[in-house]
Amino acid sequence: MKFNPVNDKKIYQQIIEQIKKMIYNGDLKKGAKLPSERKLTKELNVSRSSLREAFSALEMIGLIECRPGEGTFIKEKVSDNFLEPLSLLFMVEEDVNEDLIELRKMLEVSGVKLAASRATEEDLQRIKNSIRQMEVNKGDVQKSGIADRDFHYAVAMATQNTLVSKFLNSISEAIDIYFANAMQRIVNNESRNEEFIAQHRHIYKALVNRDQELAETTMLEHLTWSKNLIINS
Amino acid sequence: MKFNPVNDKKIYQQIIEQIKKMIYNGDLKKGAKLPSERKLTKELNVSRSSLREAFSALEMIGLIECRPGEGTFIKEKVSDNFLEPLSLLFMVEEDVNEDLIELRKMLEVSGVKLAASRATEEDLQRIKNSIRQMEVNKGDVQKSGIADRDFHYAVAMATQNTLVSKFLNSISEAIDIYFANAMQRIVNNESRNEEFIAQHRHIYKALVNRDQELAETTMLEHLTWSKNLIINS
DNA sequence: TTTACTATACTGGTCTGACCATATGTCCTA
DNA sequence: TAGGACATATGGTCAGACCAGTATAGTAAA
Repeated sequence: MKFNPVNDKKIYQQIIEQIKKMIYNGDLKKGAKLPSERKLTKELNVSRSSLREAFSALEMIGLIECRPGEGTFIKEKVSDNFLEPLSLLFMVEEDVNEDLIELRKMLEVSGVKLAASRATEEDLQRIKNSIRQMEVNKGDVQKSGIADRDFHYAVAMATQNTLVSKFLNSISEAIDIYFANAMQRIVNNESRNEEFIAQHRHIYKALVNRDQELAETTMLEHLTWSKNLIINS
Repeated sequence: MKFNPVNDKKIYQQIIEQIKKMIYNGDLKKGAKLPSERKLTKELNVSRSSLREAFSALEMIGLIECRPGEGTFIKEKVSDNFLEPLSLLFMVEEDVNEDLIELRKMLEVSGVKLAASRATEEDLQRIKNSIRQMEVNKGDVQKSGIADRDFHYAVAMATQNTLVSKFLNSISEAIDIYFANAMQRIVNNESRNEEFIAQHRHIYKALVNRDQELAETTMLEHLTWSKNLIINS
């Protein structure tokens, strides 16, 4: 006897499957306009509610864009924060912390090598500015945090790989959320704060000199140092 | 005169914001049961449709789980394919291809170093088996593809970092989808197929010997070789 | 008292039909 | 021809209904 698998998926998931296939087949390309909701409900033989559940899910992950009065479109450009939903997951996942830090280290250490070979003058300027902000705002948790984020953001951009920088940024964001207290411990201790800034300077110098090896080791040192501060808190 | 920013966000997005905050504040932990939809609609003063749009989006990214007759829960374990929605994005994004390959290279090269130091006997066995499958199925595109995927999957697992392996797998999946033809070009040429298998053997040998440096270089060679095959197609 | 069953309330899944605000296109007028 | 008024189409939101399951409390049987 042979049973056919029962299709127990929710309707909105089935709709997503179909849209997926259409994208895969090339029927839906970037910027394409989808049929109106009312038309689609007839074609798919589903209610508008179910269709809208599918659309809201697809909009959340940044695949489509629903514009009132106009229609629904496949997004022209994937938004910068397309990984933002993931940070939600990191927030509930408690045991993932060390894994998260390790993942960041892997990406950022190899990322900084790319940055060393590809960074533009503009990138370097932005990195330099972020370090300046750290120096000016010694002791200020808030502003030091922002400066640090700027630094790593700029380095990520300097890889000239938008995908890498997006991944990296959303990972960093998740880490920042989780370990907001780490920055406190850095900034509240003067010598620690000095060391913190010095490490960023070293990385910057390596980038300016296009020294991939040095960039790698200095970044590795920095992240290892940071990790210890985070973990032992 | 001062204007307050108009809250133009869609209701389902506002609901997600609220749930986000509750998670951030620790009010919602893993496995927690959310209030029933009917209760929440009253508390949030929204319609059930809007609430369900929010829920379907959250379910899509794997944050919650809606079980008919029971209720809605924060997922206990983040599912293995929590990055699957991302592959959708990769599919529409055409210029991302090279970036994607580079990202994979970064992650997998540093990943294989971890694997070299952490792989269990079981991991090594699985890797060995996948290579055996490549040898047995020379010329078979389908099965060779599966074996290759198994190999890289097993290496990713061997990092003992679930987050890294999940990221890696979803990236590999996206690449496989995009470059299905690459495997064809490898398998259809006998000497290329031999080379392909030999590279995997080298990586395996490095892993068995716990040689991180060698694992890194062999993996780098393998991925660079593969990339050239993909790009020049 | 314990077990087994049943009725009931409750849950998420789905559908229908309505109304709104906005965007677009049309046609008529000045 | 330019401008304005109107009709139409779109997504956003809501209310209410029904269904198929699950959970639970209450009852009957052991």
